[in-house]
Amino acid sequence: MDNGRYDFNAIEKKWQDYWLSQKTFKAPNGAPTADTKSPAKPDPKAPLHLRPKYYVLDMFPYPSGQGLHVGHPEGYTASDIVARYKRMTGFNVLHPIGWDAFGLPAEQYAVQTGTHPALTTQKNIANMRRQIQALGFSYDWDRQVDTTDINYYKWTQWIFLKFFNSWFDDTQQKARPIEELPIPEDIRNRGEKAVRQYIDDHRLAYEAQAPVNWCPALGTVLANEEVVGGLSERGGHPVIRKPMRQWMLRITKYAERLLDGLKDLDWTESIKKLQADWIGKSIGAEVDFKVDSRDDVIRVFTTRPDTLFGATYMVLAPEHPLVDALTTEEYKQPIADYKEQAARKSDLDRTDLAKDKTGQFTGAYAVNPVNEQKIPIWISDYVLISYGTGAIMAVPAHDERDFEFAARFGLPIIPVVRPEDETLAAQVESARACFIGNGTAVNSGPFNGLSTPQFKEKITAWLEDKQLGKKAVNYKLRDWLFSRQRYWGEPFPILHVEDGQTLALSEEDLPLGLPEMEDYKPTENGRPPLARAADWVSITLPDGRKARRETNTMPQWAGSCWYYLRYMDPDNQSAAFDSLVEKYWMPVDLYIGGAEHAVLHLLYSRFWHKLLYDLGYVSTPEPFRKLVNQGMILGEDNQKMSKSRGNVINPDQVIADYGADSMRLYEMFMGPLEAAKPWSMRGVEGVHRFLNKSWRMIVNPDTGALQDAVRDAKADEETLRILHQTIKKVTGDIEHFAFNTAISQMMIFVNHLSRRQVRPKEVLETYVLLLSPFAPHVAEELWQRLGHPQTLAYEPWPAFDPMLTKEKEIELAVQIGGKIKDRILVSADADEKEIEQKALAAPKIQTLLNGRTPKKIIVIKSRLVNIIA
RNA sequence: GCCGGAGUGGCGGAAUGGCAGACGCGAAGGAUUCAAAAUCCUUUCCGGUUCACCCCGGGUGUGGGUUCGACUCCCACCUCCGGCACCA
Repeated sequence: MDNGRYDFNAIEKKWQDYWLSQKTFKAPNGAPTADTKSPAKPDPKAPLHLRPKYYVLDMFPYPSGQGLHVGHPEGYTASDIVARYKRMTGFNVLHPIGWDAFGLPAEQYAVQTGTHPALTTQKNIANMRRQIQALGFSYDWDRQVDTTDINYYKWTQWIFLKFFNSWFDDTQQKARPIEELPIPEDIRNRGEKAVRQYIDDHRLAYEAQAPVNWCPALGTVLANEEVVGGLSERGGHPVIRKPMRQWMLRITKYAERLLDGLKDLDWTESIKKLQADWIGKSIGAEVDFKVDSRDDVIRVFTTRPDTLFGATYMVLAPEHPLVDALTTEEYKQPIADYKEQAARKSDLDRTDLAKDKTGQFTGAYAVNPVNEQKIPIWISDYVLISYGTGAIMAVPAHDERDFEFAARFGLPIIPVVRPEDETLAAQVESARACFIGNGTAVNSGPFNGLSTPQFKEKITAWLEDKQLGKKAVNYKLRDWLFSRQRYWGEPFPILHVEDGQTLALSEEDLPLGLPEMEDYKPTENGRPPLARAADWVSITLPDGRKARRETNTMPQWAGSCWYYLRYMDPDNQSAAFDSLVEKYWMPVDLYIGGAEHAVLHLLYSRFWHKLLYDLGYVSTPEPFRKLVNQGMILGEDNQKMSKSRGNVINPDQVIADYGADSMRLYEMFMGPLEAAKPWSMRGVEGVHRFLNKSWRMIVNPDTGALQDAVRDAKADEETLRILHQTIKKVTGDIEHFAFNTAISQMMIFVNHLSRRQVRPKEVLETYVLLLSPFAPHVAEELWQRLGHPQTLAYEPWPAFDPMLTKEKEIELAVQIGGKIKDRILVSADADEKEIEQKALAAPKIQTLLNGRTPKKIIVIKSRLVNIIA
């Protein structure tokens, strides 16, 4: 910085060093008092720990070898602007960052090279931290968390133990410690083993032998959420169904609360809907169908009990437990063949809608409870064992899938709902069309004539009365498959004792660290890599029994489910976080991240949070009050950035060429935060020119001293007005995340003041404060050159005077019949009468009206006048 | 197929019932310069008349509607992007 030009590289280095060494953004923990939880008025002069809190959270990144891409700084800049703004308005701001550092790439690299994943991970973290620090975000670096740090995952394991040692009380709708689980008398009478089994069956973390999504290419199982169209979300490899012993988390118990909790969240409706659809609540009835000439009963779930009279056959999932018992001798072989075929099918095959429906008759019949009709029982893979009861009543006239199936196998179609539309009604009547909407009941005995909703209510009551069925609710949400066959993840604090008992480590035994390994591949017989660590796996208990450690590890989601809690108290050795500290900081006031986590991470986090809430560890029922999703940044060719397209923008290069402030400012100026938008290097140059102009407005580029125009002078009226308009606009736009228009307004301000030969120092200082959340480095430097030795990070945010934002005289458009014909100048406080008279007196209006009297005159103050002739 | 979101100059976008195109990019012309870069000034939705000032008409994916007035609200359709996909 030898001369006065805008030397962004030197300025940015200087202030980044200053912020780090001064710990400018260190946020002290406060106490949860009335003042800090619901402040009457934040005080920008109060000591930080006595101020009201504001928690701004970024979705922490996976430290990949590729480093940062331009998408990261978008969300991070937006949250940083809010964090800096909130600090200046008097809040104690918690703004942390960390590393979601377990994950497959480091492990795959380890398999290939033998390098320990921890080494790769730490190297990548160091690089990404350098990149993130080069952008000047106001993180409190003393609060960094790293999910692979044993001091962190100790507590991830601790939370897992909470799941393991809890059950869900359906009547109270909350989790409770497993010790409080009531054991039924008959179970207790059957002995200790039965009791143990009963307890294990109620834990919120449990083991199950279940068909899972196995991905041979990745060598691991995947959660339902990680399988997209039968392919793995990561890499797009085929996924097959395979029965395996796996750890599950009982998220389904929380379905209702996860759905209900969405109501009060300040999230976009589209994200809430995505989660609600994923939870997939449907209300209907369970109905029992007796099997003809047998004692068995098949229970089905239906959302349309009003169509019971139209049920002409039943379908069971091939895996349904009654299938073998029901099947008549004659059909044993074809049923066995069909089951075999269905079991072999991959998810991709099973969900392929294009294919024809398949199925097989069992030879057995059921009795329709409403009319005693005998209907055939089939099996088909279009009925899923994992939803509802694994069996359906088929109503081909009013369900498209049943209609298709009936058509293919020549099963009868009986219409029982008559649609409003006559043409459609005729088609439904003659079984040529399927109608799934609401209508009027027909062919339904005593219920004929009822509307669909009325019928539903009546028949449900009728079924309950006759004890043939009852109202029921089902969810699409499935339990969360929580184990992976990998090395680089949190080990489960679980022991399998030789006598078959599953034992959890006690809290005092945590953390359970990962063993050192030489070979990170799965074993030859397909067991997880940890099975190779013989010394680690085998253990003798104090009572002499031998046991084996669980060799699966937790999925990557585990660490990210609760990291926002650890930030509050990252160095706590005796607890995951202190309870008072939690009460001070929670909930997260603003959470910014990509929409790709709409279902997975956000649903899992909410689930964990609710468990911790039930057990009394956290004080809020929901973790994230407001959620904002940044849009994707596309390449200059308007395509998704990818190496193969060669359109990837490297943030390091942009920072080197234009500076971090320009990078930040450009990413905010591109367009609305939530929108997808293409990169433009010309655009970066544009905002860079603006920063340069801001610099030259204040600093003489030849001497480095302040410009001669910078004086201790009173601002003229116009300058004052534009300044106050700018304060108003920038403040409001930050509150509404409209950063692009805030920047436009600052450009208007600079365009105005740069032309002035007198630039009052006070006005410039206010401007620098407004600019500072967006371009903090140059703002700090200008602030210093304007004579302030301290950082501006805690300066009070400028206030505007509404009176000063108003123009004295306004130009109004005068329309005739909605078309602009002339303009008039009126004073800002002119009343309607006055405006009307002025408008009518305007010369062109006079000519056009030509003496006619207007029918109506509409005056919109400060906007326009519309004359209806 | 179903559910979201979006369609505005050459480009990114602004305006959520009241003067369409703020701000930026690009382009054109001019000033400065020996020259260039940088900077500054002017013009820049389309068409017509014509740029000396003007003036006239059209215009926000398409077609209809509501309204004194529609980019904005309603109906139908088209296109693009994202999500879900046999959940009974």
